[in-house]
Amino acid sequence: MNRAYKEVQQITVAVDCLIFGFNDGKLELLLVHRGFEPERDRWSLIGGFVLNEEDLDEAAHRVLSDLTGLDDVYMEQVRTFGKAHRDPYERVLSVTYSALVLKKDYNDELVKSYQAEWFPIDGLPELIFDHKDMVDSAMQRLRRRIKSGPVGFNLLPKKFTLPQLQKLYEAILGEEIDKRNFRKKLNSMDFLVKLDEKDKSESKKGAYLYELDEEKYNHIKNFNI
Amino acid sequence: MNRAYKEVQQITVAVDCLIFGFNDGKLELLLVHRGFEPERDRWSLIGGFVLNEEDLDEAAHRVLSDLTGLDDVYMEQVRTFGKAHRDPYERVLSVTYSALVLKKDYNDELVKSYQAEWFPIDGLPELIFDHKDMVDSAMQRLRRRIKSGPVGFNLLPKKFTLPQLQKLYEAILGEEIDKRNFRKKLNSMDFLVKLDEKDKSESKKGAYLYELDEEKYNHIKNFNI
DNA sequence: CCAAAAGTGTTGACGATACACCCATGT
DNA sequence: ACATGGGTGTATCGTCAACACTTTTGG
Repeated sequence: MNRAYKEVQQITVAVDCLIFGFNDGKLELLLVHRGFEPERDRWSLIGGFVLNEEDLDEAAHRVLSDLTGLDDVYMEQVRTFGKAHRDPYERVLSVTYSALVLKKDYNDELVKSYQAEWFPIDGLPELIFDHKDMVDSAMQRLRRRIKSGPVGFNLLPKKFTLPQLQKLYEAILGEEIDKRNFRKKLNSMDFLVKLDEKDKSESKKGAYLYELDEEKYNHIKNFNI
Repeated sequence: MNRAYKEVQQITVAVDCLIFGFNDGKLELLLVHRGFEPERDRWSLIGGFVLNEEDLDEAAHRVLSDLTGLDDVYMEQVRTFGKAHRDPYERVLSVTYSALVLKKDYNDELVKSYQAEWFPIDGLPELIFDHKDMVDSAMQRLRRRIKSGPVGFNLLPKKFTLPQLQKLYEAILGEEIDKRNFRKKLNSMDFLVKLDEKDKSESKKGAYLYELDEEKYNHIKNFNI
């Protein structure tokens, strides 16, 4: 390894954010509409370039905030796309980040004002470059993550109902889950606290609200749904 | 997103390769000794810079080949390290790749002639920059991968014995596995072909050699060890 | 009073683990 | 003949999946 740094080719580095939103039992993805060349009028992930003095993670948060107004989103790096000609205009390396949020926690108007828009995950428009591959790889990861680790909780509202939680899992996994088995498993892991409140927004009977026992939640050994 | 590409900061991009080697029941990692400044005389992962017209994956293979003489190694991307000051001399973004090889499949002399050296995974020297973090993250991934998917097979020699395979799993997982249960599970997945040959290099009795049934191997649904 | 969603237990099947002895061979 | 590693089966336990009815309440 010859560290003649200055003689080495430098590359433009971007971050692309995959913001999955959950709302009304459906999983959606946040995209931005390109009102400029190149690739005008097509849809793309939320992306931008990494600045000089910026950590990669910071760049992802800044880009997301700049393009959608969303702050304080918990994101994880997914993978890096680096084919030499993935962007036909100029070489750009892209590191992808993924997050899952509850749409209703965020201001829909704000998002709209940034020309960003939610699309159902199974009805995405055509995307630029290799962004579809990015979606696929992030979805794959999300499915794995949510099954085998406490994820999908960093993103829940403080209080939530079990039917809501179950629908979230169903939307991500793309399959139905048995109510009783689902509850049984959650109960056995013992990190949910049942509250005395009910949420009646989604049914007449109303569903009990739960919250996390943070302490227990952070020390789960065998999470598995 | 303003695509004024040329005005955007460009960044030096490196790949760092984590080559895990299995030999004699032990897991080792291949490192190179730095005979030059900066950080002379310290050890580092096998790394190099990504060239202009080179896919990221290609770069990883080239760097590995250039620094160790190893070719045709199956590598997978792990994650990208992008703190602004992870390399104190200049900003370098690093994408890590990981592989698992059988040491004896490769020419040890050749590797040595490149000033590369194998170290036991639990006796690594101090590494430069954030390379220790890279090792940790790659080990974590390796453990996950080997449990829940047919990995550790892309890297096996054509023919191998079950005791060898078991020791590989034990070395990676860091725990002992019951012989009978291990064999039972492999058998149930039905992708191993028992040969009529024995390998006597590791015992007097000799152990039967096996090979993969490629067809079945590529269509395993529930791999789980 | 009825529609719509919430809540609640049991059983059977399967997979995971624990466990001990004989076999083949080179020295 | 003995030391060394290779090979084999069974019993038990825990985990996962399948399955149906009662409760609450707004309209």
